[in-house]
Amino acid sequence: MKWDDLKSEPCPVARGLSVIGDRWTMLVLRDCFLGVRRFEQMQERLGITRHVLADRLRKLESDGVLRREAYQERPLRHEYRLTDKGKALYPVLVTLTAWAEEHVPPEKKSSMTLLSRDTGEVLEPILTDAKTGQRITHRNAVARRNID
Amino acid sequence: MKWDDLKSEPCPVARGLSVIGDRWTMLVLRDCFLGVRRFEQMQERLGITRHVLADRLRKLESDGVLRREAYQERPLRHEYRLTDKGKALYPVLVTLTAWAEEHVPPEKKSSMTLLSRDTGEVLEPILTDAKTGQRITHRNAVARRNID
DNA sequence: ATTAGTCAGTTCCAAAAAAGAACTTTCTAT
DNA sequence: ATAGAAAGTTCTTTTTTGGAACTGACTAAT
Repeated sequence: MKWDDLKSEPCPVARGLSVIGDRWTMLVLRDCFLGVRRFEQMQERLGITRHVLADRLRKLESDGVLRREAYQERPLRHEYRLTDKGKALYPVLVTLTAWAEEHVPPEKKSSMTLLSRDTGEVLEPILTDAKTGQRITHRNAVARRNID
Repeated sequence: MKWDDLKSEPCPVARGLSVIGDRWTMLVLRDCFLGVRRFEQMQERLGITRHVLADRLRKLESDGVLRREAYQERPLRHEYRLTDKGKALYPVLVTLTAWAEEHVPPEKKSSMTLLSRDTGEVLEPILTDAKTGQRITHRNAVARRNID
C-alpha cells in the first residue's frame, strides 16, 4: 500500500495518517505550534535533512495543513503557518504528549506541562463527550462504521 | 537522527513518536483496539508486508505497548494484546479519528462514529481539563518545559 | 567592490527501509 | 499422502533517507 492510497480508506485513522502518519511530519507540526515558521529554523531544530523537510512542507501545504506565505520580497521568502485544519490537530498533539509524559519517560528527568493561558494552572487533558461531559475511554466507547 | 534517538529527547511529542510515529504502527494499534489479535488477520486486513508487520509487532512488544501471549501450544501460537500502556493510547486514536472525520473526507461517503457503550448515543470527543472541565484548545493552553 | 552571510531550497550519491513474492516450520484435518 | 493454517523468515527489487555540497537571490560589513 502506498501513502496516497490511505486517503481513500473508509477508516478515519487511515485517512488521518495519510496526512500526519510520518516520522517527521508531527515534529514539524509541533514546531509550528511552538511558533517556528521558517525553513532554516525547523531544519536546525529538528536535525531533519533539508531534502526531507522541503518534501514534508510541500506535502503539508498540499494537504491544507500549512500555508506558505511570503514574509518579504527581494529576495522572496516564505514562511509556513498552520491553517485552521492544521490548528485542529492540536488535540492530537496534546493527547500524544500526555501519553508520552506518562508512559515514555525520558532518560534525563525533564518534562513538559500544559498550562492554562488564562490562569497559569497546570492542565490535565482528558477526553470527554461534548454533550454529556462524560469521560471517554476504550471501555465505555465503541466505534461504529456508518454505511451510507 | 535515528528512531531510538527520539526516545531521549526532552520533548514528549518526540518521545511519543519514537514509539508510534511510524506509517504502520498506528494502523496496527487501530486493529488491536478493534479486537484483532493475530498476525495473519492483521496482515490481511492491513495489506502490510509480513516482514514489516513482524518488525512492528516486535517493536511494539519491546516498547511495552503490546504483549505476546500464547493462545495454544502444539503448534505454539501467539497473539498480540494491548497492555495498559497500549490501551492508554486510546485518546490519541480518538482525537486523530475526530480530526480526520472533520478534515480529511473520504472519497466515497463513509465514516465512523463513536458511540457510548452504555447509552448508544453518538459521542463527540473533545479535550478538557480534568480539574476545571474547561475545553483545551491551542488558544487557551500553552506548553511549559520543566527544568529539573 | 569584494567578501561573507542568510535563507530556502536543489542536486548527487551512499545507506537504510519497505514492497512483493516465495519459502519454512510445526502442526491439524481429510 | 495431501492440503491447509499460522507465524514467521528469506530473497530481490524499489523507495526513502541521510549527508554533504551547491545554487540563486539577495543584504550587510570591510
